[in-house]
Amino acid sequence: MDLPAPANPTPEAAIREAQDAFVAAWGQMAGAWGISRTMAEVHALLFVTGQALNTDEVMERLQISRGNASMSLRALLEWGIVSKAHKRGDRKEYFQAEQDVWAMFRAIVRERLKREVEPLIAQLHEIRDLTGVKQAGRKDPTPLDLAAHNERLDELVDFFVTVDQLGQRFASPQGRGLRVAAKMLAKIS
Amino acid sequence: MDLPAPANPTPEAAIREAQDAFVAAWGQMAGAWGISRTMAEVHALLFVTGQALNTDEVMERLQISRGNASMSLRALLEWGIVSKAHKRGDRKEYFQAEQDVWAMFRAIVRERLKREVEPLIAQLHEIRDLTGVKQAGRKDPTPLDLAAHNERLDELVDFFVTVDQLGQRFASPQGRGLRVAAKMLAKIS
DNA sequence: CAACATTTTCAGACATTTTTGAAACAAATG
DNA sequence: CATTTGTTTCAAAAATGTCTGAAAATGTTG
Repeated sequence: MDLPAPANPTPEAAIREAQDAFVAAWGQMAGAWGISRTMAEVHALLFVTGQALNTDEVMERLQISRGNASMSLRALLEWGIVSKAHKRGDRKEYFQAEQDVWAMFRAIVRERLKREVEPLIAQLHEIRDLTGVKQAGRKDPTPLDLAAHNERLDELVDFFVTVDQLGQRFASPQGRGLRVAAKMLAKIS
Repeated sequence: MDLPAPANPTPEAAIREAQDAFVAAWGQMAGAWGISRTMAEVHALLFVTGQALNTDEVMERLQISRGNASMSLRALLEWGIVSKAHKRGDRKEYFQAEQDVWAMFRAIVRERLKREVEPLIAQLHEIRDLTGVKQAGRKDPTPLDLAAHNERLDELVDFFVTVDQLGQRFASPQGRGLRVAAKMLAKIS
């Protein structure tokens, strides 16, 4: 009979094992960040294989339904971290993940700002306006409670506006230099 | 009969309305970031009122059960963005939210790094080791697939290590200056 | 345009997470 | 130390989120 599981596995087997482990780890992390596990796993698979895969290959490898695979892939396209590819002589659509890690996270930051931070800023502005707009000179003195409430909200808005501006800078196509900047900031002093 | 809802509401009513709106908005955002809605709402309430509230006041105002309030408050304590307070002559425990927005987000960053990013880095290192450790000189040439796989993982690890370092710098107590730095970075050029 | 191949959609099944409520526990009081 | 007051725990219920599978829509080929 064949000897199973050699102590020194073939490189192919080792890669496969590492890929599976990565898919699992990436999927686990998803929950903590408000992303569905499968979507993260599909992304992990495309990223870690570095290849363009079609829907059936994804279904097969991750053991998920066609519907799930289709939805996840389309969502990843919308996030801009996976793109379509075509192989000549094959009618299927193929999908490949952005391979540049920094570009990938720039895309994620861009989307999250657009989907979550900016709508939040808009809401905060509305809420802020419920208790009077900012004014320089006023005649009747603002009650203390109201002043404190407004100050809290103003600070919060200010914070998110700053985050949004910083994020946009980082996420912009010119943001490339920020990779270097980030590494320097992370290291110095 | 009394006339309801005057066109120009009292400041108190306006504040209350704004507080409720803020609690709702903050709670909504929670889902997208992997935090439970109630926990975010409790935090929102403590933050936006600026007061120290006890469990019963939180239950009453948010219409949630005692168990839920207790668990949410304890979780917020663990995140370090809410602290206990005591009022003399009252046996109840009171809770108050960190009021400095930047300090609050530093605490959040610190916790997320510790809970999610650092364990992920550790896992990635393990996965990376499945396909051989980094070595300067080797005799047998690495297969192309293997080399590509290893490079992908190395880049990913590198990214998260950088994020971790940057985050720690931002989150540290000395990180105060970063508020200014962030605002400058967000504005310039 | 008929026949086939592929992708998308979506209602229900399923799974996970969150919340409740009551009992157990702990701490302070008289 | 019995009682009152306050907090935590946890099993079960409710709510929410995810996945499946098959039908509908879309796209392709001869």
